[in-house]
Amino acid sequence: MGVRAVQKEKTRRAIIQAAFEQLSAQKNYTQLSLREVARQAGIAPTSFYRHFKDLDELGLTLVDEAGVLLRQLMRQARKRIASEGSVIATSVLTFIEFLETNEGAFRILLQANSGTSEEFRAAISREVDHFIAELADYISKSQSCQLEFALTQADAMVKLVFHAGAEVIDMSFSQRRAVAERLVAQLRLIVNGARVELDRA
Amino acid sequence: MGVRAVQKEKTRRAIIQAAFEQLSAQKNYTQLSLREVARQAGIAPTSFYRHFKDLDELGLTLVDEAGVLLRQLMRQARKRIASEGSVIATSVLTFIEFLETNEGAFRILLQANSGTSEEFRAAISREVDHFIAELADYISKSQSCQLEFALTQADAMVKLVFHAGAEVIDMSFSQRRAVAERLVAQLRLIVNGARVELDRA
DNA sequence: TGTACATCAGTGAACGCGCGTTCACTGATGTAC
DNA sequence: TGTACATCAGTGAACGCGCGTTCACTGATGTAC
Repeated sequence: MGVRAVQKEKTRRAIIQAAFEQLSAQKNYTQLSLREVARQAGIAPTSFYRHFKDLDELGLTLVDEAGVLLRQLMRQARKRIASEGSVIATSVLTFIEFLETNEGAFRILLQANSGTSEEFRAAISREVDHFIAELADYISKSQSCQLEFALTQADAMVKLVFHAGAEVIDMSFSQRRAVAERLVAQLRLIVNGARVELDRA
Repeated sequence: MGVRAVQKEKTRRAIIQAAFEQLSAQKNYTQLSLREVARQAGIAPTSFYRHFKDLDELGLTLVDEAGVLLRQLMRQARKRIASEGSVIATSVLTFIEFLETNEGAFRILLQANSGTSEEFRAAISREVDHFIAELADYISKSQSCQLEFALTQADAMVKLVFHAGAEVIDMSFSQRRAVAERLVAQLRLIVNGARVELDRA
């Protein structure tokens, strides 16, 4: 890659990072401004167009990036579960660590479900559904149950985890423990509930 | 109430209704514009200030109204459960009906958790937490379990219900059945999971 | 290697637009006597 | 009841602001010979 291409990629990353950094409890994806993102990325507003057609294209890129991170999260959790054992506690812990290092990525998956285009919402659903499907696959194998039943569980678990994540992300470190413990208890309810139904059959 | 007061109240309702109507999958609370709301309410932009200090004050009013509707929902569900029996199926059905007649109210509780002020998010939490607390109270009585354990269940159930509501609200009538059925299955998991833990003790 | 030309990331000026907000005003409604 | 004055919901003009977007331009980098 020539000097020019390297520099261009660097600027592109600066834009993406600036956008992620702008996201917070006070500002959601739909409130992002091209000019503010450019300012934070250290470029002129007009330079933005050398990298993205418009803000929506940047948004879709952010969703893609968040999806990649989510898949990394899944891989990491699997690895840790294999070595540490306790599935639920390990997963929750891994997820909370993910939140801390990928705040912006998580926020875009959480926040941008409304006030956006059909295409945008579809992109988010795709990433989240993919995540759910992976978890369902794992569950159906470990419980040797039907995929449909595993999907019901996975969907509930992911939604509870994400929701807890949304609460945790704006809390101080000390407040997080309570939410994490409640989440663990809730996931156990689902696992136990599933076991009951499987035992019956 | 004199003619003037009646007319003022009428205009105030028109503003609130206009705001609720503006909310959709494409537009969230943070994207509301004073001028657009005024336009839809059929008043001049400047008249808005005769009723609300600013958009945030309108927003807090919307949250309050949504809370009132939520409490009505709870009362209605209790009544129907008493007469029809099946707790989960009846609750889900009642909730879906609520969505249809109070779309805007539900949207503001769902959408406005990010990109808003601390005060605003606190107001939403208050309404949702109140709803969860009522459900927990009901659960702790019917299971005669500890309130803490009931809260864990209620929190999980409300979050799954709200999340399903968020999916359902933008779906066609025919697509809704699948989500409703999955939600019922998920709520059963939780109820069964709770029973297991209570039986153990 | 040096030279001439092409490419293209980044830019500053300029645009029109919808926004929130202020202000002084209108005229119907309310109130006091 | 009628009269004189006060109140106040609703208004239109005007403002400054940040926005997204266009355009022609610059100058470093890349390419062909």
